[in-house]
Amino acid sequence: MPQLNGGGGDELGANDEMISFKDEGEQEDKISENVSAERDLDDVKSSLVNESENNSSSSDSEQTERRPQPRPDHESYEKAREYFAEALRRQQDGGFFKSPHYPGYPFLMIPDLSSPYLSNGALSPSARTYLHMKWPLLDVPGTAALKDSRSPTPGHLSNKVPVVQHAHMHPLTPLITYSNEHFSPGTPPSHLSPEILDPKTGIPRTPHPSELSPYYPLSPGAMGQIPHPLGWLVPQQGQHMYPITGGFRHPYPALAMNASMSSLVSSRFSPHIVHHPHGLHQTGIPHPAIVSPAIKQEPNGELSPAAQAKSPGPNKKEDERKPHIKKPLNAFMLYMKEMRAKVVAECTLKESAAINQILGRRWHSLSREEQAKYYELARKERQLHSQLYPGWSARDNYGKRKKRKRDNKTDSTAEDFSMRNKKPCMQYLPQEKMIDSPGSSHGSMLDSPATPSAALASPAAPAPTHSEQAQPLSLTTKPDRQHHYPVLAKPPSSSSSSSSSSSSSGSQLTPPLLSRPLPFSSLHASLLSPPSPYHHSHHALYQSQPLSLVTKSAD
DNA sequence: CATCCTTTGAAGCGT
DNA sequence: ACGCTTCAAAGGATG
Repeated sequence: MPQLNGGGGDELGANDEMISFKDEGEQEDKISENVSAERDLDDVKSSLVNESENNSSSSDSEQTERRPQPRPDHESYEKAREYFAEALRRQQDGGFFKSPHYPGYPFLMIPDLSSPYLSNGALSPSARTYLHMKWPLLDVPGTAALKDSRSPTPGHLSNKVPVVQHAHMHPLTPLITYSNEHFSPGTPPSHLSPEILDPKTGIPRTPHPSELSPYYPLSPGAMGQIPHPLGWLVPQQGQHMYPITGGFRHPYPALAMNASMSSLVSSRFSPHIVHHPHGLHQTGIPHPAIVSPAIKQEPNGELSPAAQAKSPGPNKKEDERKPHIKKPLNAFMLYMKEMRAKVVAECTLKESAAINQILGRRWHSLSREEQAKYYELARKERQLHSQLYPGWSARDNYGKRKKRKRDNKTDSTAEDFSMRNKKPCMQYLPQEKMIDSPGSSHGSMLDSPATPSAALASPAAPAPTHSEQAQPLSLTTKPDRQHHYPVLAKPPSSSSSSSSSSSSSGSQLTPPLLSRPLPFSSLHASLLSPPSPYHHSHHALYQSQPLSLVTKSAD
């Protein structure tokens, strides 16, 4: 498997890990992300965050941390900001990070639930997953925050990061709220109401914390009642759900738990959805994956008859009756959820397609460790999903969507492209690339590292200078999308992939070109490409068509 | 209103 | 085993 260089270690300790992370952070913050984008916003952000961060953050870090908040207009943001600031303050004070400064980004730690190691449920510091938030205001992964890691656990478990967290503070807490979409301070969305209706009876019931899945936003009430933050974490033998937010003390609990807050948490999962599928997991945790029609309708129209559950009426098909259970999110999807807000915040772009391109690039630029976090989370999610819905299979959703993308490949002609794609933004890209660090070739090689520890092995490699940078980016959309992943998934051996990658690769991406013109105007380089691109096999594709703006080329 | 677009990854399905 | 297809999220754009 992927060798993570670091190898090893479980035992490694925190020290190592920390360091490494720290390094990353530093690098990143210096380099990558901020590069230009921030500047614009700098002012803004500085004002925003300024207060909070004063403590230790070094100048460098400041940049990253203070990301300009693009959208000051929202009140919620402001409030959030405040909280955030405070949170930062606390973190620092609390010594959230051992190292004096975490430069650019504070990592959020999430309890690593799944890790086999912790059977007792105690969250060990080491077992946490970090989400790094460069920009506080974004959508924070909710899960992260929460955990209160009071339990002193030995660090033997995973090497992730030994961060010392103080019980009193929840680093993320404040952060969490930020998702504007879902949440607004002061007035929690109705769906967040504390009580969940029992599908059958219709009677509101308050879920026990233990019942909640990370995906579910905790209701304020529930939160308050949570006895121990970690208590619910360990549902069953080792199977943990994602951490929700355990001991939140935030004044606005609702915020804390907001779905969006957690990257991990999928917004789609909402409490009301809860209905117990026949197969409700022993844990009794309703999984967010179930989509309730009321809340969210799938474009396809498949709704979940969850409602039906309540009021069983004559439904067309039995099948439909069943709630539509969505596929568990994969690592990238989790990442997207988490990062999307950030990206959106930084640039004016709103089109998801464009954002996704950016995110795709950023994904590749993530260090292995970082990706590993997501792989791990994804794995857990799948695991949880399978537990919750034992009989479910992806096949169930097959064909439900009406939309079918026709194969793109061929159909689009040059003409199309010309019309649609092309968005400027590219210029920025190249710069970003300059920095990167992945020593290893592809980050994704670790498909899902069996153990977290593995993933973490070594922080990114430092050296940015690679040929990669040199190359111009070119990727628009890949000619053919589908199958790229194999490489990742199966990490050949350690670096075999490098073959492809190294030279070419991936790095060169061109700016994202969408088939349709997106307004990239505001896109910042930083967004696009992060530090170091990992090259994956598919990327190779990109190379093939360097300049093409085209989106799908046909084969 | 429905679908497209776009990304990566997982899983299904077909050969 | 291999390759292709579908779906997952998201939201503006398009038909």
